[in-house]
Amino acid sequence: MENFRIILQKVNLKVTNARLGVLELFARSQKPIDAEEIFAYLQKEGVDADRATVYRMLETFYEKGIIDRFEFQEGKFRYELAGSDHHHLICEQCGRIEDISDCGINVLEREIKEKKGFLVKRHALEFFGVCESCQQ
Amino acid sequence: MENFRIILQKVNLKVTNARLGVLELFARSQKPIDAEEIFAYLQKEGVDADRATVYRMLETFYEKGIIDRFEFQEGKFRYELAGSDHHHLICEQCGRIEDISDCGINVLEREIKEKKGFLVKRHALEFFGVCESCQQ
DNA sequence: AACATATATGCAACTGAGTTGCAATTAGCA
DNA sequence: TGCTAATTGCAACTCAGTTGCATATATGTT
Ligand SMILES: [Mn+2]
Ligand SMILES: [Mn+2]
Ligand SMILES: [Zn+2]
Ligand SMILES: [Zn+2]
Repeated sequence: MENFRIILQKVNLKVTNARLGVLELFARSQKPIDAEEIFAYLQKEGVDADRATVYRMLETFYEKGIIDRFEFQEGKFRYELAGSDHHHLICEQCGRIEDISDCGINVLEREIKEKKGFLVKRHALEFFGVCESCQQ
Repeated sequence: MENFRIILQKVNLKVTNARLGVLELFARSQKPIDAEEIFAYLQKEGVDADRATVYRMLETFYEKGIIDRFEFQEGKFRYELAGSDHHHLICEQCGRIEDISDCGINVLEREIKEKKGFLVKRHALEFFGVCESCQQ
C-alpha cells in the first residue's frame, strides 16, 4: 500500500501525513465519505489535521482527479477514490449505499450532442429507494 | 392562473400571500430556482416574507409533492414546479440550464430491482458540460 | 359576524458545511 | 545545509438552512 506516495507524486502534490492518511481511509472505504468522517478518522489516527486542511485536501484531490464527488441530497458532498463511471443505490430507510455500473448513459450523451448540441463532460446519477433487506 | 389557490387547498395548505407569490414565481420560471431567488422576488413584489418562511414553504411544498428538488453541485438546492420526470443540461461556462426528457431510466430501474432487489423510488440525473453557443 | 384554533409567520439565535487571509511550518530540491 | 514554494493551523467568516418561541392569521364552526 505504498503507492499512495506515487499517486501524490504523479500529480505534483507533496507527500504529507495528512494526505497519506486520507488516501488510506479512501482505500479502505467502500462507500463515499464526507469531510467530517475524514476529519474524525485523522484525529483517531493521531494525525490531527485541521478541518480547513481536510477541505483543502478534498478540493485539491478532486481538481487533480484523484477522487470523485457525489451529492446524495444531504446538503454536503461525499467523495470516493476516482474509478470507473458508476452510481449508487441509496436506501432511504437504513442509509446503505450500493454501487451500480453500466448506466448506459454514453448512448444518451451522444443523442444529447446530436439533438441539442450540448457537449456532456460528466453526469451525476443516483437512485433513491429501499434496499432489499429493508423491504421485508 | 387562479388555480394556485386550488393547488394549495388540494393538499390542505392555507392560502397566504407568500405562498401565492412563490407559486407565481415557480409558474413563470422555466428553470430551477433557489431559496434566495424566491426571497428576493417576494421582496420585490412587496410580499416581504422572512427567509425562514421561504425555507419552510419550500420544505412543505416538497413534502406535499408540489415542487421537485434538484442538486447541481452548488452546495444548495434548486426547485421547480413538479412535473414529468425530466433532467437538466447544465452549462459550466455560462450557467444555462436546459431541460431534457426521455432518460429511459425506468428500464434500468426494473433491472436494478431484478438484479439487486433494490426498489427505486426516484432518481437524480443531471448532465454537466458545455452548451452549443459556448462551444464556438 | 364573531369565535376558536390549528396553522403559518417573524424574529433572532443557532447549526453545519465550507471558505479565506495570514502567519508559521515543512517537503522537496539544490 | 539552506532555499523556497507548497502546505498547514488558526481564527474569523460566509452561506445555506434550521429551530424555539411568541405573535398573527386563515379557515371552519357557531
Ligand atoms: Mn461508489
Ligand atoms: Mn427542469
Ligand atoms: Zn436499507
Ligand atoms: Zn453555455
